[in-house]
Order: sequence, then structure tokens, then C-alpha cells
Amino acid sequence: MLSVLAMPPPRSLLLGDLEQAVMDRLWTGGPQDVKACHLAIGRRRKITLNTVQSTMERLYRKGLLRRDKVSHAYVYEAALSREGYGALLAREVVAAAVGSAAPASLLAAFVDLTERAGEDSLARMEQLIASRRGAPGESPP
Amino acid sequence: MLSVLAMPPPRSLLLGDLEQAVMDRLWTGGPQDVKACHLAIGRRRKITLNTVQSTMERLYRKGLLRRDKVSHAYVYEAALSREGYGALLAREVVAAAVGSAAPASLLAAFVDLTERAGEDSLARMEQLIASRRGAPGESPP
DNA sequence: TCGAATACCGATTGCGCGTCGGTCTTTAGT
DNA sequence: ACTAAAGACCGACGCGCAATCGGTATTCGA
Repeated sequence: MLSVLAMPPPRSLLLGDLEQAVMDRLWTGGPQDVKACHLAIGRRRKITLNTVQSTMERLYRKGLLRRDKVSHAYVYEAALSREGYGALLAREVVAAAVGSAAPASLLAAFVDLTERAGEDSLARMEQLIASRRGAPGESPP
Repeated sequence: MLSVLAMPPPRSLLLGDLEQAVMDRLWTGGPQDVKACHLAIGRRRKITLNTVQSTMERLYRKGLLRRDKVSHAYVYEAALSREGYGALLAREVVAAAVGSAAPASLLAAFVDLTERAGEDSLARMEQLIASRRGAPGESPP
């Protein structure tokens, strides 16, 4: 299956609770198999290993996870970094929200958000913008 | 019912196709009743006025629409501007995506997006940031 | 008052996620 | 090589929500 980038619907990118938990686990804990994942997140949820398995399977089919058979067990790995995933979502959100209106307020909101997320984020953002304004934009289809 | 801002789940902010279409209609066409909305978007979809009615009702219950009874028919109006809605969504997305990791790449992605959305958006963003860096941040919970 | 325009009340269908139980397959240890 | 445990795969169920209607109850307006 190709990467998520080639996947059609914006809607399918939205994750459920368990799915999100699994992704978080893989993002912070690195590649691991179902058992490990279950140990980490399935314990307090009191859910079967099977449940985790199904979820990871679905995530895999969605293209959000990559897997590698080691011996007879799969080791799963996030196909996108947390930031990459965030970027995809952002893309969707921006596209959906902007519509045909002026994105000014949206930008304002984002800046606001970023600000809350940390003071220096703002500075970093400024830097980013500055560097972008000079560089030629490359848009990989 | 209080505003959407007081509503619990991030998930409920996600709209279906018809719902989105209705919101778009109200955002671009201003306040209108079910009939008008149906005329505008229900025609090509070959759906009953009833369907549109139900959808607008649900949107109303969610707090995304406000209504005002004129004679015996309701006139609906978006409770949030398109940008406001986008901001809400962005909030969710950022919160969900950022997790506990460094938001740097996410920022980069957003800047990238903004860039694609128009050259001057970047300038506007810079301005925004600049103004924010001086002003005291007010965080309404 | 009577009729048309609307609102309101279920009911149905389809879909995605969470959750399993049961079974088939593969690997590893003796 | 044989067998038992580990794990993958299959199919099913319940739930919640969006889309979609048909039917019925209201309520203005002529």
C-alpha cells in the first residue's frame, strides 16, 4: 500500500481513541510489536491483545503504520512522524476551513495557539517565515 | 444551549458532507431558512427538504447554528464564522497532533501551507507574530 | 376556517471504531 | 520430526452518528 499521501479521503485521517493511543505509543516508544503495545496501553484499558491487534491492523491498512515481519511476529512502526501526521491534518483543516474566505483569522488563531504552546515557538516561527520568504517553493505532488 | 466553545468533545466538531455543505451555504449566503438552503444545495443532491431540515436541526443542537423564528419558519444562521470554526478545528488538531513533542515541524508545515495559500499571507503572518510578541497574552479558559 | 407551509417524530440504512472469540499458521524447543 | 505455544487472520457484535425519509402535528395567512 502506498503512503498516506496518496490516500483519498480527509475523513479517514481522523483517529479514534485507541488508534490515537497506538500512534502515540509508536511515536514515543519506537517500533514495537503488538504484544508490547498491548502491554503499554492495553493494560489500563483492560482490553484484549486481539483488540490492539485489530486496531494496529486497521492502522496498517490505512497506511499509517508500516510493518516488518520478524520471525513470525510483526513489528509495527509509524509511517509518518507525529509532525508529519500533524501536517497532514493541518492541511485538511486549512483546506476545509479556509474555503474561499480570507485565512487571516485562521492564521491569527494558529499564531495564538502556537504562542500558548511556548514563547520561543513564536520566535522560531518568525525565523521560519523569514527563511521561506527568500527560498523558492518546491511542491512535491 | 451554550456556545460550541463550551461543548465537550473534539469529535463532534467534525462535520459530515451535508453538514459541511449547509455550513458553507450559511457562511457564504448568510442567514436563511430551510427552504432556501434546500433550494441551494438539496437540488443537485436530489434530497428531500426533510433531510436538510434534519441536518440543520442537528447542527443547531450541536450549537453550530443559531435560529430565529420568523412567522412560523426558522431562519438559521451560523453561530461561528468560518474562520472561528477553523480556529476551533485548528485548536483540536494542534492539541491532538502536538502531543508532547516539539511543535517545530508542525509549525513548519503550517507555514508551508500558508505559503501555498498565498504569498502575502506570509507577510500578514509575520505582522501578526510581531504584534503578538509585544502584547500581553490573554488566555480565556 | 381551511389549506399549505413547516416543524417535529420516529425509523432505517450505512459506516467506522472498539471489542472479542475462534481458528489457521508459523516458529521454536525437545 | 512433532508438538505446543505464540501470533496472525477472519468474522461478528454493539454503539454512535450522519444521511435519508415518511408520516403527523402545528401554525400562519388568505
